[in-house]
Amino acid sequence: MAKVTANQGLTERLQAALKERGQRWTDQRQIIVDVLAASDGHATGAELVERVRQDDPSATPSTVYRTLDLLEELGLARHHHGPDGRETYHLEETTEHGHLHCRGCGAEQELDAAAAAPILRAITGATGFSADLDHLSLQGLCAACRADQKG
Amino acid sequence: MAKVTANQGLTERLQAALKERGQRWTDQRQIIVDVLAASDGHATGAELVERVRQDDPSATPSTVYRTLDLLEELGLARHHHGPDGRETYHLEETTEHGHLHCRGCGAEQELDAAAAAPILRAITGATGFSADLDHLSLQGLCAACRADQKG
DNA sequence: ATGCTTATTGCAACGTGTTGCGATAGACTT
DNA sequence: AAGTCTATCGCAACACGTTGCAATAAGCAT
Repeated sequence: MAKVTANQGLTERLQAALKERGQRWTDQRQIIVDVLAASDGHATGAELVERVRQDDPSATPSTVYRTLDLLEELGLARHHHGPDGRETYHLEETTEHGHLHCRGCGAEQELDAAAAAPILRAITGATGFSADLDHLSLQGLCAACRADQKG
Repeated sequence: MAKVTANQGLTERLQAALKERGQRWTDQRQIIVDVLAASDGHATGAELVERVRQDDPSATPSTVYRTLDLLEELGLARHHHGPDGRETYHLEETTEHGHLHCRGCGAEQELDAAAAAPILRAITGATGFSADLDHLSLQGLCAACRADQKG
C-alpha cells in the first residue's frame, strides 16, 4: 500500500504556492511537511532533522532547515526561540499562540489569542508596538512557583 | 602606568562575592568585567569574546562564556536572546529592561520598568505568571511601520 | 522520450555556544 | 617560603544552525 500523506489539503496548497513562485515540489519537502504535521506540538530544529532522517536517511540538516525557512516564507510554519535560544517550529495551522516558560519548575504553558489579547493591548498602549503573538516567548515564575517561594 | 580598572566598586563587590563562595578572582575575570562595562549597551557573546581577546589574546571562548554565566549567577550580568536567537549580554547595573524588535525597520527599542509595568500586570492578570522583564524580548511592528503599512 | 533551464540537494566549511578533561595557578595552611 | 587543595584555564570535540558551491534532478518545451 502506498504511503498516503496525512495532509492532503496541506500538500496541495503547498504545491500550488510553490508552482506559482516557480519553485518545485520534492519528496524531501513532502517528508518534512509530514514530520512537522506529525509532531504537531512543538519541535526543535534538531528534533525535526532527526525525524526526517528516519524517513529519509539521505536528508541533510541544511535541506531541512532551508525547507523550514521556505515554509515560514509561505506562511505555513512558524518558529520562535525558547529561553535557551534554540529554535522551535510548529505548523501555522495551529492557532497562533505565545509561550510561557517557568524558570522555577521548567513548565511550559501556551498562551492563546484570547488570553493574550489584554497583554498585546497593554504592549501597544505602553509602546506603540504591535507585537507578534507567535514570537512572544516569556520567561518568569508561574503561579504555583510564586506561591512556593512565599511559603 | 598601570592600567586602572574603570570599575572599582564593581570589582570589589565581585571579589567579595567570589570569596564568599570559595571562588577566585583572576585577570581574565577582571578583563571580562571591564569589557562588559565598556560595551555598556548590549553586546553579543561573540562580540564580547573578540573584545576580550584584544586585551588578552590567550583568552578562549569557553572561558569567556563560562565567566558570563558566572556573572549572571552572581546577578551582575544578564543575557537575553535576540530575534535571531543570538545571545546578548549587558551588566545588571543598567536598570532592568526589556527589548522590542521591529520586524519592519529592524529598529530595537528598550522598554523600561515604568513602561513595562502595565504589560507585566496584564501578563499576571491573564496567566498568573510573573514575567521577568529582563527576559522580555518582543518582536512586532513599531508605530511608524504600522502607519507605513496603512499608507 | 529527449533536452534544457535552473531550483534543490549534499557536502564541506564556517559561526556561535557548550562540555569534558588534564594542566595550570589562586588562595590558604604550615 | 613551600606545600596542599581545588577553582579556573586552554584545548579539543561536540551540538545546533547557516552558507557557498558543484552535482543532481524537477518541470517545462520540443
